[in-house]
Amino acid sequence: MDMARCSPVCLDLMVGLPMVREPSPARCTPMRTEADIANPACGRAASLPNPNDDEAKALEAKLTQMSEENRRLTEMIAYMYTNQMARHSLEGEAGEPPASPTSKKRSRESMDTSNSGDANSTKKIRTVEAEHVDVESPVSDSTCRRIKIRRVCTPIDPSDTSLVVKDGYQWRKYGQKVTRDNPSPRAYFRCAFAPSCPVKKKVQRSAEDSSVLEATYEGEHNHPQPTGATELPSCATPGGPVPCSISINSSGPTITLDLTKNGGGATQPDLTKVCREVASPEFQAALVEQMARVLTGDRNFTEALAAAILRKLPDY
DNA sequence: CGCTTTTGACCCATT
DNA sequence: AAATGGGTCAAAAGC
Repeated sequence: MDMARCSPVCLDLMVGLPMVREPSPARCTPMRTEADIANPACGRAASLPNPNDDEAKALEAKLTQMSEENRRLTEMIAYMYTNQMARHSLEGEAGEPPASPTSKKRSRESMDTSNSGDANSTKKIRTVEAEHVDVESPVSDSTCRRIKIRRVCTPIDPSDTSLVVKDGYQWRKYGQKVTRDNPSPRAYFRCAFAPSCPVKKKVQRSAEDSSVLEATYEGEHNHPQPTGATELPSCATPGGPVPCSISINSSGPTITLDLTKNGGGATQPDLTKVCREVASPEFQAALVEQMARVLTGDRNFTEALAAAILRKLPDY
């Protein structure tokens, strides 16, 4: 869980979790918990009898406060765990095999495929879907780098075996692999401008629907699209040809209108037309729908929402 | 002849 | 420590 590396919350979550701590008499030894390390005064108070009653009371109050906070966090974890189990059982009903011990990579992928359900539902209204996700990727223990990961689902002819997604850029294939959870092979592409451009993409047919190609883009191009590109924009809204994308990052949801693409034409974009389309009810409805889809698909958001609701509930 | 694709081997992270 | 699986490399083949 990358969040654990980037957020101080992980320290709090370790405080006195049941089942984690062994009820060992060795707890009296100088071995310290994370909470002790975060708050050295606690350790001192435990090892040295303090004649100052006020300080002892303050420490006791602090302990009570931390216990209370710990109880809330434990409840939150229990709630999240219950949600997770409910979600897994739902996936099981949908034909997924029961959850097996998987690697972190695989669990990340299964999170991705949870979004592909949305992709399938949106395919019914004949759209090409794009999702932007900024992933915090730990470079070292102390720093986090943001890598933009974007998933694009493209409806294709089921008889078409080529793993080619036309997105206007030039790609060089450098590998192909059959993965365990999908009978169709996964193709690996690098931007043709590599190594100066670090973007990579993986293309694979959807496991559920072979008429959908799932392309996962990692990183962002540091160069413009090659001129003369006549392919479709990577994301077209259901209501019209306005090329847009929605991304969510720390600064909030961002809607990007790519005015370098004008629906495949080679002339200058017609700004008036674009503005009219953006103001149209169809576009705005599609926008709201896409934002809702992105938000509900974002686990961090739903978990934060659940935690906020939980805090508002009276103790039970 | 040079560029792209294919594909088996290899590396590495995870369990 | 071994098994497993995803990602990448690089030689060979194709165009």
